[in-house]
Amino acid sequence: MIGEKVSKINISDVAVEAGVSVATVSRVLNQNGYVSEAAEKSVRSAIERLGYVPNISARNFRKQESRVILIVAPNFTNPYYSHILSGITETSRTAGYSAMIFSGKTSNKEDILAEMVVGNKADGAILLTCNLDDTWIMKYADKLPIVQCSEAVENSTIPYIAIDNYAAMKDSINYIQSLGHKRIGFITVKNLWISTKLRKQSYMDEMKKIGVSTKGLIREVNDYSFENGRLAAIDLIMQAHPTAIACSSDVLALGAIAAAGEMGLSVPKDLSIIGFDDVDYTKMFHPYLTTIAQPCYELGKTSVEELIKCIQAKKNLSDKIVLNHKLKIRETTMLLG
Amino acid sequence: MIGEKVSKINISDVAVEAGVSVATVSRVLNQNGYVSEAAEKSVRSAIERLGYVPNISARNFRKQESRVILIVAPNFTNPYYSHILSGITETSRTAGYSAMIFSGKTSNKEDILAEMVVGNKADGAILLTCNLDDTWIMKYADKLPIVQCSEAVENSTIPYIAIDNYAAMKDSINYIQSLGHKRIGFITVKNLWISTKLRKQSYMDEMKKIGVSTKGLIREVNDYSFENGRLAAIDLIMQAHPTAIACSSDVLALGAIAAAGEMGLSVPKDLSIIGFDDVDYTKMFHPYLTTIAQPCYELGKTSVEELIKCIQAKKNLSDKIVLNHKLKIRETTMLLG
DNA sequence: TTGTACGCGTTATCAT
DNA sequence: ATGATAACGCGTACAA
Repeated sequence: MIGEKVSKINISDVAVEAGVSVATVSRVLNQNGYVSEAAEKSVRSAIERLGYVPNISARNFRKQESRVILIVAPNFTNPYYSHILSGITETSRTAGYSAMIFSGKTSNKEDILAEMVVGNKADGAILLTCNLDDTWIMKYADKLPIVQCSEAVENSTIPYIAIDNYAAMKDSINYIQSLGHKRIGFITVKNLWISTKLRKQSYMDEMKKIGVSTKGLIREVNDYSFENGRLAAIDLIMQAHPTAIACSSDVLALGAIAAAGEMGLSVPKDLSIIGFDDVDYTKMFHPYLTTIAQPCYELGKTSVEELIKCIQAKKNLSDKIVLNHKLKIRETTMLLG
Repeated sequence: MIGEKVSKINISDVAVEAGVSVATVSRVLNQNGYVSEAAEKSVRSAIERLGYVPNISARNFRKQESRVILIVAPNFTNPYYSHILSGITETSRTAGYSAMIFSGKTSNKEDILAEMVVGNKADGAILLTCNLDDTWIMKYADKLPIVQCSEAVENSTIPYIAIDNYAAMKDSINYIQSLGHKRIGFITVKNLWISTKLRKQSYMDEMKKIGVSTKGLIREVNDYSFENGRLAAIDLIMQAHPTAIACSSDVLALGAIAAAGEMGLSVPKDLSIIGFDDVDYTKMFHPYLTTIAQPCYELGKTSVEELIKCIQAKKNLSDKIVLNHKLKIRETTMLLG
């Protein structure tokens, strides 16, 4: 039987063994308050001899904290999220926190937050997705430290860690334009994320600058899937004959590459394609994808650091932290002509 | 300030409001013991009015449990693990457990388990990797419910959820052989996992059955990376001129496909390739990969179910659960000739 | 069927 | 510098 009465030793056992009071043991444990060198030595030795380990459950209960960070994302199978998750888990562990993850439909997000707040189950939360109009999140901003990673609610005062999506897409489009392309198609997703909105706006602004109408050059699909990228590209190529296609995600770009192949177009000779994110599979087959790299691991790491700051300050700092993106020129783009 | 004295209501507030004792409220909450219909109604109404939510921290402390499941894996960026993780998190949430994840080097695994056991931080653990000789795990088997998912320690009594790796690779090799191939190369990884061992053994046994020596046909690389698959395939093709290559992972197979392309070989016309796992990117570009599919989500789901059984039984059940694999015939394999 | 009272292990507030 | 002791919120013997 697991969990049989193992007569676990507690702080008072240690106190007796060390010949001091529980208060002194606690002070040694928490390194606060005054305690003589002799007493400390005696306590440490008693702890060692007895193999005492503090009961975290009791401590958390007493201190009204959990040392747990909640992570909410739609899923973790998407490599973009899973890399952020790596940054989060490793950083939080180093800082003495455990990472608790929740994935699932947006509809559940509010329930989960509520559960955390009232149940004292997490000391803070990192939100990996939210729609521009998820203003309900603000309701929790003064109840629980929250950090938004990658996405944010419009006009929110909640801290936000992300790249500059507008500037990143500008770099993408400018690069393509520098290659001589003018008829540049754009494949993006129909959702309410701020990143999506900024990327599209950036594309449109840069096209306007070179005086090319985007009419008929934009395709908005329902989700970030390979198949949707493929179908959108087929349609786009047939209708608009672009010489280049910029995508707001790598997976969409991979779909576009497949589409081009099926239609007898060679990438990049007949069609240049550029992605966004730089997830693992951009270099898993030729042509390697030209794309904009996001610092996923750092995004996760920074989010945790910011969240812990908020937890310690007992308030949301409403910092906006922007990390650097990077254009990765590889094999799917080339000079026009 | 977050966490300001919000004067959270507790069980005794409810008791007062309902005009009963805390014991009665507790009995209603936990649905045990006798309680009159009138009292129950009164309590529920009071709970509703006050918006009372039990303090999980206090409850866990009192009951010496955590309602947390620990998940240990080398990483979660690998899609194979991330899909298992999905199954785990969704299932555990449904069952009222939170999933806490730890990734990192094998060297830390023992520390983490120890921490969980003594600190009462998790009610059970799911181990996603372990080496054949990680017998130290057995030390914890009678201290904490543990389930091994995908991999297992040799001769262990700890429950184990996985596919039949031997039979799965047998299906892979037999299928390739049925296509007329005899010089079948094999790319695998140098590690101490039971899955690796079984897959290799299966390959060798099936080759022996058709009387073909495997000498020079096997390559063992250091890790499951695309680049290692690519390099191994280049070497294998140059040295041994196989007509088909079986890989013990999809990523290795993708590397092999890239290698073939670089060497002017067309897949599957000049070389058939088969993978293992069926992760997301097997269908992200042509030729789509023929492979053996593992039921990742189910693997995670079943692991949680088994673990909860163990937790409730307060002992490790030492069940061995085998889930079904499936051969997925796609575009990287064809009749020899 | 219900209520009283104690204990879970810790931290923190007071005296001393 | 140290010790006694009161919380923290809940579950549950035990008594009624």
